[in-house]
Formats: sequence, structure tokens, C-alpha cells
Amino acid sequence: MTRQRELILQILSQSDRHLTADEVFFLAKLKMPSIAMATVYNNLNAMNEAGIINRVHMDGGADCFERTTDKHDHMICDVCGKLTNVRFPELQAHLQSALGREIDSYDLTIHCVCPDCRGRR
Amino acid sequence: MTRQRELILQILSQSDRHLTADEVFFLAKLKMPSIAMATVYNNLNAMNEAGIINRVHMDGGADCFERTTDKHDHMICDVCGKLTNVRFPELQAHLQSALGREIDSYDLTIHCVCPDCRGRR
DNA sequence: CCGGATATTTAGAATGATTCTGATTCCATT
DNA sequence: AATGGAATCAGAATCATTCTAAATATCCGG
Repeated sequence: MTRQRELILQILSQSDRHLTADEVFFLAKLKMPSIAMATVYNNLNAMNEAGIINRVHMDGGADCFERTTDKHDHMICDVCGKLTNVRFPELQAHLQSALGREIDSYDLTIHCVCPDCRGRR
Repeated sequence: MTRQRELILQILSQSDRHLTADEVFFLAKLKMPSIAMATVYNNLNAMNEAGIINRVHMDGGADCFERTTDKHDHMICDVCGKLTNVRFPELQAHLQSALGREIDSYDLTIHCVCPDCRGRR
């Protein structure tokens, strides 16, 4: 656990939203001006593989990262593009029994219109 | 519908697996040596937006494309990396009622060990 | 506390997928 | 045959991400 990794993890832990590598880099530079982009990616990748953080793929944009909490899925608003977390506690078991096979993991992203945008129409 | 688009669609329709833009380009060049990569991407994007084909994101690799058939999800083998289609006919309705909101669409990718790799251990 | 092995960081170059650009070609219509 | 609009082409450009090689930090046994 280097100072750089600690800082990156702190940034992700304190953020209330998903951050791109660029955003993490920008925020990290405020606290540690010498930090390099490669370091940000190195640590994001390492922590992602260790399961400490999650990488989230965004269609037509840079990947986002978030501090891992409990297993959850993602919902993207078709109107404003906001990414939020949703939870379906039974889903893995459900898929597993429908498939008749053990599942290691799954990624689910739902596209819908978020409450804010729905109300605004 | 230009000759190029027709060819690209034919290539995807006749393939028994998901193809990257590069693979489509290679196969298209065999039939039409003057075709350009930009044309392949233009048409893949246009047909994807029109719902005629699907773009499938692959972790750490180029996106893949397939001719659209019925709605289905994807399963990637953690061992050999093979991508196969799976169907959960009830899933969208299920997610919708669990979420209490209308869903426009969703993407689900399951990570597991495919039957071939399972048997081989 | 010291020396050396190992891992990490840094800056910038390199990569790879995809998109953009501007000129050209195609096709349908007049 | 002329016109206009859309699609194509080749190659340059872009963007996110990874790689490289040198410098630095960290850790461990003595």
C-alpha cells in the first residue's frame, strides 16, 4: 500500500459518484502534484483485480471506477446519462437456476429514464 | 442500402460467431478489395443504431458484432473466453417489477465456465 | 541504521480501436 | 448529360489505456 494507492482509494471512497481515471487523476493531482497517469491506471487496475474497486464500462466513453461495497448493478438514464446503482439480491441465484449452471459473476446494466428526467417531461 | 452495407450485413448474417470490426473488414476485403475500414465502422454503427445488428462490448478487446435475432444475453467463459448467447425470456419483466419502473433495455453478461471447459478439468 | 533486492513511480512514447476529414464517387432525379 | 445529396475512401487524428526505461521508494536481513 503506497501513498499513491492510498490517495486513489481515498478519492474513490469519498466520492458520491463513479469517477473516470481522468477524474481520479485530476483529484489526485490536487493532493499530490507529482502523481502520474500511469500510476493512477496501475493502481486502478490492481485494486480492480483485487476486488477493492469496480471498473464499470460506459458505452462510448471512458470506464468509470467506484469503491466496492456490496454486489450491485447499474442503471443508466437514457436522457441525462446519469449512472446509479441498483440491487437485485435474488438475481444471481435466479440466473443460476434458470441456466442450470454455476455463475462466477455477471454484469447487468439497465437503460431507462431516471425519476428526475421522467418527472421533468 | 449500398453494396458495402449489403456485404457487411451478409458477412454478419452468415457468421456463426460474433465478429470484430477488424474481422468484418478482413472478410469484406476478400469480396470487395477497395472497401475502407471507415465504411465498415460507418455501417456497423448505422446498423447498430437501426437495431439490425448488435454491438457487444468485450472486456479488454475490440467490440464484437452480431446479426440481431431475438433478444438475448451473453455468456463468456472465464477459461477459454468463448462468447455464447443465452436467453432468459422472463428477465425484463422480472427486473421491471423488481425495480417498479419501466426499462427501455438492458445488457447482461454472465461470466462462468462453459460446458467444454468444465468437462475438460 | 545500512546495503541491496524488489516493487512502484514517473514522464513520455506507443498502441489499438474508433472516429473524423476532405476529397471523390455513386446514384437517383431532373 | 447536369445536379444534388448521400456514401465511400484513404489516411490523419483522437482518445483511453498500456508500455518503456530510468529514477525512486520500500522492505528486509544483518
